[in-house]
Amino acid sequence: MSSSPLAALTAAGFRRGELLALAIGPGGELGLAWTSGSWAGELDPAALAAVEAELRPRWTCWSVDPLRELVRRDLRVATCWELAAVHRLLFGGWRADPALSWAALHDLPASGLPESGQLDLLGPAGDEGVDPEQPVRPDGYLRPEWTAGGWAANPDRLTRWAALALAGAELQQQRLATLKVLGNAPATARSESTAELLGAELGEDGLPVNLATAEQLIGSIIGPRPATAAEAAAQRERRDREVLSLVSGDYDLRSPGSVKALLARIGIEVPDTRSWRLEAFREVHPAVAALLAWRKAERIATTYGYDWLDRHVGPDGRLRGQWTGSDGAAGRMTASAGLHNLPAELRPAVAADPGWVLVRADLGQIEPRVLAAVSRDRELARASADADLYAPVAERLGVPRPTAKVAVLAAMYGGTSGNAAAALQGLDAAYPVAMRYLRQAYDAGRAGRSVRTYGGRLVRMWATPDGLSFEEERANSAARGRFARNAVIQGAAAELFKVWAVTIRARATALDARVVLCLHDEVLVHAPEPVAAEAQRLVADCLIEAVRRWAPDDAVHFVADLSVVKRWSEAK
DNA sequence: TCGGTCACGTA
DNA sequence: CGTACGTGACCGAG
Repeated sequence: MSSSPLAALTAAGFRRGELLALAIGPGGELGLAWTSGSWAGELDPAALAAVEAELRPRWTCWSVDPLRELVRRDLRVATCWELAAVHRLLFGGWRADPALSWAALHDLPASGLPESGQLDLLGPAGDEGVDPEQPVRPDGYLRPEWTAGGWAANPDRLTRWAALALAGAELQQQRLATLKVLGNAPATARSESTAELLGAELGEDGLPVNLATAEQLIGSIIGPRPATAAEAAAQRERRDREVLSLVSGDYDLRSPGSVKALLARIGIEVPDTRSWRLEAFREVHPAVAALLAWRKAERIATTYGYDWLDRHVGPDGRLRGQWTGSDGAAGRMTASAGLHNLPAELRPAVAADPGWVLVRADLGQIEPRVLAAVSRDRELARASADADLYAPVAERLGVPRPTAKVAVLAAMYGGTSGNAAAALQGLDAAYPVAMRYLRQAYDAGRAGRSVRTYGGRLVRMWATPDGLSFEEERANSAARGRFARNAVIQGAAAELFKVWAVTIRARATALDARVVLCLHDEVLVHAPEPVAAEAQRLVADCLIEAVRRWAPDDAVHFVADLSVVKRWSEAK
C-alpha cells in the first residue's frame, strides 16, 4: 500500500461522487473502502485533499467523528454520508452506534445486542471457533470486541470497518428508496448527513464574539470581573441585598421554596415563583420588581457570566460549542455552550471581525408555510403567496389578524390562549386539508403510533407507563398527541432549514464566507465585507434552491428576512 | 454523588 | 392542558 489514496482509487476505476468510506484510528491511521477496493495508511490531509479535488467522493462513515478529524485538519469536503444521522432518520430515537445501526438494518432486535463484558464469561452465542478478524458474528450482530474499539487495532481491521460502513450505507440507501413518504427521503438522508458535517465545522470555527464588548456587557449587568473568590462572593451578596433589604426576614433567593415564603410574607400567594407569574405582582410590592431584576442578573452571573466567557470563548474571539445535526425528537440542530439560548442583551457581543460582516437571515412564518407544503393544502398554499401569511387567513376567516394568528398556532400546537375555538372552526372549514394532516398526527400520537415527518424521519412515541390513573393516562395520551402534531411540523421545518443551511455552506465557500450559527430558522454567515452584497444575495438564492429541492412542488412560497450587519443585535 | 425539580434563556 | 433544547441551582435520597 505504498501508493497514494488517489492513485489507488484511480487505478480501481473509482467514479466521481461514489461512496468512499473512511475510518480513522486514534493515532491518525486511515482506512478507506469503496465498492471495488480499499486502502490503508497514514492520514495525510494533502493526499485526501487531492482525492476531494479530483473525485469529490461522498465521504461515508459510521459517526461524525472521522468528519470532525478531517475538519480539525482543515480539510473541508463537499459531501458525506453519516450512518448515525441516517439511522436516526430511518429508525428514530437517539442511540445510533454501529452495533445498533447494523442490527436494525438486518432486522435484528435491539434486545439481542451482545454486550462486550459478558460475552467471554457466558460463552459464545454462535461465536466459538469463528475468525475474530471477521467483524460480523454468525448470528448477524457485530462483534462487541470490534464495536468497543477493536476496529482500530490494525490497518486490516480499519479497512474492514470502513467496508462495513460502506455496506451499511448501501443498505440504508435501499431502505430509503422504498420508504413511503411524500418527501424525498434519500435527499433528506444526504442533507441530514451534511448537517452533521456542518455541525463539526461550526464546532471548529466558532461564532465570532467581540471579547471586549462581551466583558463590558456582562460588567454592566453584574459588575466588574471579580479578582478573587471573596470579591465574587461580595458581589453576589450585594446583588442579594438589593432584594432582601426590601423585606424583613432572611431568605435564600436561589431556593424556590424560600422565595415562596418571601412572597407570602409580603402577602403574595403563588403556586410557583416563575417570572411570568410574578410579573402580575410587579406593582404590589417593590420587592417583586427587585426580585425579577435579580433573576435576570443572576442568570447572567451563573450561566452567561465571566466563567462562561472563559470556558467557551477562545482568545481568538470565537464562541465554540458542541453541535449535533439533529435532536432526539423532531430533528432540529442542537448546540451547547449557550449558542442556542444566548440572552438578547448579550447579542451585541456577537460581531463580525474587522473587515468582515455578518449576513443574517431568518425564515418568516416557517411553520404555517411548512404545514401548507407537507399537507398539500392548496388554499393555505395560496395564502403563502402573501409576505404575511396571516393576513389572507384573517380575511378568509373574517377575523382580525391577531385572532387568525393565534388560531393557526393553536391548530399546530394545541394552544389554549383564550377563545381560539371559533376561529379554529373557521380554520377547519377554510383549510380542511391542512387541519386533517394535523389531526392525523395528533390521533397517531394519542394512540401511541409513531409518525414520520415529510422527509421521512421516524418520530417514535413512548409507551404509556404502567400504573397511571384514568386521568393521568388521558393526559399522557394527549401529551403524545401534541408531541406528534408538533413533531411533523417542527421536524419538517428543521429538514427544510438544514437543506438551506448546507446549501449556503456549499455555495458560500466561493466567497470565502462561512456559516457560523444555525438557530432553528435563522442563520448567520460571516463574510468578507467586499462581498457582503453578494453574500446576502447568495443566502437568498440558496433559499430558492433549497425550497426547490425540498418542497413537493412550487405551490408554497417561503420568505426570508435578510440583513447585512456588523453585530447580530443590529438585525431587526 | 446522583436524579428530580424548578427556573429560564432561545426558536 | 403549545413543543423542543441546554444550563445551573437546590434538594432529598443514597
